[in-house]
Amino acid sequence: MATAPRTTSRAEKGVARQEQIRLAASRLFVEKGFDGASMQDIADAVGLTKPGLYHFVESKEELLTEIVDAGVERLEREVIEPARAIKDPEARLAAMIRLHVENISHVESDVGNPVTALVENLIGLNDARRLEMEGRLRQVFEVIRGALDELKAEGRLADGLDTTVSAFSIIGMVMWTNRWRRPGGRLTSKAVADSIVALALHGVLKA
Amino acid sequence: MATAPRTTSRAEKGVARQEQIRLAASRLFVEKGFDGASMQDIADAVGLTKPGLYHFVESKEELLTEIVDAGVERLEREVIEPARAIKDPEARLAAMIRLHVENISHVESDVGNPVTALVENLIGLNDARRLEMEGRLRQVFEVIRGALDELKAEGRLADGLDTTVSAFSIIGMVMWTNRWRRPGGRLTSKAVADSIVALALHGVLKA
DNA sequence: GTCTATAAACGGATAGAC
DNA sequence: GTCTATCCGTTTATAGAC
Repeated sequence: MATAPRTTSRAEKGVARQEQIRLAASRLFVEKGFDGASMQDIADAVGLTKPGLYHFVESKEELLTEIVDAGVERLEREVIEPARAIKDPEARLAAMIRLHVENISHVESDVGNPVTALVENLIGLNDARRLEMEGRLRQVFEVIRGALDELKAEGRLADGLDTTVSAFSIIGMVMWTNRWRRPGGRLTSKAVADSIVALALHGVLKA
Repeated sequence: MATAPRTTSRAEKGVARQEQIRLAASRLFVEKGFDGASMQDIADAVGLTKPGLYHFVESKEELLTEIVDAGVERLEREVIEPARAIKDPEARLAAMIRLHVENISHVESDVGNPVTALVENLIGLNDARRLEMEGRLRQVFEVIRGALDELKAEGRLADGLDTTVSAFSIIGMVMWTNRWRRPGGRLTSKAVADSIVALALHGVLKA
């Protein structure tokens, strides 16, 4: 219905500004905590006054909700759904790890991927929203443990492993990359993904 | 120099109260974030008024510092030093994982081990103190990567692994237990430690 | 869209009585 | 050792001008 804009429309400028605000806010929320970062901090970071900022965001909590929701949506679209589509459990597990590491690494900043950090730590959301996000995030665990259970049923799982513990451990390896990997270092996201896939698959598969 | 008290001394009662305050505060800091938890919240949790609480703690930041410092000290004493004393790199790595998981599990609450959660996320500390804690925490990484490097030099490391990535991955598996394991569930801390040791050692050692 | 000014509530912290 | 009362800075958020 909408006609294609010839140049940067008001709506597009608004959307770009929204993105700029969300990025700055997510970094500050990670650096200082949700309550430690003020709307004034965010306004300063994007060159607005506080009332100017309120022209673009409804409230602080709504701003956080939008950031987290977009992060979980991306995770579902770019990681969970593509991995789920793979039939072989070993290949599905490998893809899940690789896509997840690469999704985390796709924003390169001095605080890792700030959206991932917020998704991992849902302080600031109200109870209903936090529960909803936790439910959606649980899909990651279910895909991984599902793959491990299939491998076990086929007799391909190494001895002495609990599939629940192993699934959480794999998630831990992947999520922890956001704590230590920084852009410009020796290790590219691909190198990290390669090494984690090697460790995890060698660890869970029968020799 | 002090004479042994015959019964609960004022000083001992004060110490017990200090412990009660630190436990309540650490839980609240984890649940709501450092800035999200107010001194009023903490006072309510221990049955004091706000000025009553200030009789026992110097400031909010000092309270957090004491909690984190005690947590890192315990980690050094119960995990890092005992593991370091083991000569064989494979046994050292196994001990490091087992002791670390058990150290995390030694407080069983609805937020995992709150001290570990704070140590993992140093928001609220000033820059100097955060840097000091990060330096002390780095010992965990160094012990683990050191063991992996020794294994590699002896030709016992599996192919395709980077020792830095593997060391961080092992830390991630261990730290993540604090996010998912809860008391009263199917898995004891020993069962979790067993499964992680099995996965990690099978993963990093040449078949 | 962006500002100045300000409301209304809450935060950490302290004074001083008992 | 614990209280009532209070200080003062900061916070989220809004009113209303341009």
